[in-house]
Amino acid sequence: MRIGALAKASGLSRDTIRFYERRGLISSQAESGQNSYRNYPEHALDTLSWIGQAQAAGLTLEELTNLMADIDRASEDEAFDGLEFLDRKIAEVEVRIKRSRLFLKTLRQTRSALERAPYQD
Amino acid sequence: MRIGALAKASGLSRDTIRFYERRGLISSQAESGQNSYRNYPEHALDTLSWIGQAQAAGLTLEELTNLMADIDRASEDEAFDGLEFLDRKIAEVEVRIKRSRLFLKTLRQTRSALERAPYQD
DNA sequence: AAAAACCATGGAGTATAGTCAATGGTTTGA
DNA sequence: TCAAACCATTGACTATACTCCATGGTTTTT
Repeated sequence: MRIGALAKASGLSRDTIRFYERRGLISSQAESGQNSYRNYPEHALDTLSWIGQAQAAGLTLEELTNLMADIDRASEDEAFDGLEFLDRKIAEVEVRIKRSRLFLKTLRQTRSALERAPYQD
Repeated sequence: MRIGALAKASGLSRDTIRFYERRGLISSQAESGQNSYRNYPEHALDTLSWIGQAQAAGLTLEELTNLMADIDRASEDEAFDGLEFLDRKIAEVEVRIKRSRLFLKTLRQTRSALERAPYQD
């Protein structure tokens, strides 16, 4: 899959994809032939979607890079302890979701207040 | 309440609070006397906490400014329709929470996979 | 085979949200 | 009273995450 197709499928721009690749978040192999076109495997789409979820959850790209490295290392390496970092991130995301829900609640209350009494005098 | 106390109570820096004030997100009245110290009402703390929730939910400060303006206008102004914007934000936050939860789920699955099989050979 | 569409790299530019430093005035407490 | 602690403003600086542009090569389409 070339970058244009991946961009279209993911809804991201080519520049963003290249940017992610420079940051090590996704990878491509060079196309066979003498061009220098990137070629992405199908699962790159899942990775991009996962990155999107991570960003919605408030992780920075750097944190995500570390997380991915930890996960990779843990599955190759024996006895690698990436659990601490993972636990910390889990806790942070939980907090963020809680806060978001509080905010959402306020938003909904505001909405019904506005809706119910737009002409109170 | 002076800025130092508010900073301490909110966990934000003075600079951040002044920055928010410049952006119109909170306001203070000048202290009586001839100094130029800011004086914040008690509810400034709630406002700051709300801003934090909004940020956790992914809103930018500009969106937050608009939202606040809409809410104010709607309660003063008769017949002001800020509902559209509000509805859009509600929908966006809902999506973001959903994505965050998906991410969290993956994180938890990863965690138990790492935990369960660190020495699989 | 020529045009249109696509791809690459490198580097500059943008937006958001702070953060810091310099300089100087005001309060407070020992 | 006088040093420490606090406050103000201005403006520069930083980090993150893109985004755009220039230039030039490759593929695809007509």
